[in-house]
Amino acid sequence: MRFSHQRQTIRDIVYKTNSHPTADWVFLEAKKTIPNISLGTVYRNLKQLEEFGDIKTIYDGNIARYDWNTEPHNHLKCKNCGDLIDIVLSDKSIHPKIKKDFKFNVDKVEMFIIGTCKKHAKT
Amino acid sequence: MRFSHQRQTIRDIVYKTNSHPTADWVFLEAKKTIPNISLGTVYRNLKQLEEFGDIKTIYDGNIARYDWNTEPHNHLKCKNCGDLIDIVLSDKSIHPKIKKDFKFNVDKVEMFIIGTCKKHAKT
DNA sequence: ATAATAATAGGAATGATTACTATTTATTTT
DNA sequence: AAAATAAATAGTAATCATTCCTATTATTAT
Repeated sequence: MRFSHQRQTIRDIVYKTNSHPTADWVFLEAKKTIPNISLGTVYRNLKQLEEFGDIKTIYDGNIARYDWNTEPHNHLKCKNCGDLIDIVLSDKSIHPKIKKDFKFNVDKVEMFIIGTCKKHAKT
Repeated sequence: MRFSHQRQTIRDIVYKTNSHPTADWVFLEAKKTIPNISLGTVYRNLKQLEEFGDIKTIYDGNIARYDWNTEPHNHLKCKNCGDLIDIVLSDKSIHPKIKKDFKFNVDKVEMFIIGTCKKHAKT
């Protein structure tokens, strides 16, 4: 994989935010630096960065979001504002049970905890 | 919501399988009974059935799947065959911790446990 | 500096889903 | 039972996210 300004810019954008941005948001940000960058380039590079292990893809409903944090972690999702909040739940105690009950080898757990964040709590 | 053969057929199809079908699969099945049913009708009714609380939507990557099982449960997903296996993990012990640490009220937990099912285990 | 080729811009194509509209059908009223 | 009503449908167009295609451009090795 050889250097390109576009890829560098895209990587920097993802690494500078905690907002788990969509491809389209990254595209709009990248345009500020590279006005004629194309959306295809953004998608291609996000995919390459993921394959390279540099970023992670999160499927939020039926839209892809990207995350610089490649460490195992999960997300709290507010049903009001849609914000994703990082949370680390490193409980692996269910893995042996799943292996025993289902003969299923666990690689990773993708979890969305849906609810209401503090900005939108009624009480 | 008044009766329609189409909705009844669509509901029956979802209720007769454990395969967490996609809208397209439901459409193909429904055609066997109602040859000129339209895909729009399938989508509209799946959405209505969900709003009515009769079925549940599961977002598997960026494709929607439908499930007759509306009880809280989660899924093991085999990275080889893509099959979804139902699993009930009713551990609510993290809820108070999330509330305390993040002031976040948990409604539900959507979890995909990714790995290898017994059909595809190497060992 | 040149050659080789990976990466790009721009646009077309795809796949899932939703929206639109004239017509059909289930229910209500007479 | 026939007419009135409004919800639901079929068929198709539109939308949205994403991927694919291709001529051109930019990076890197020689």
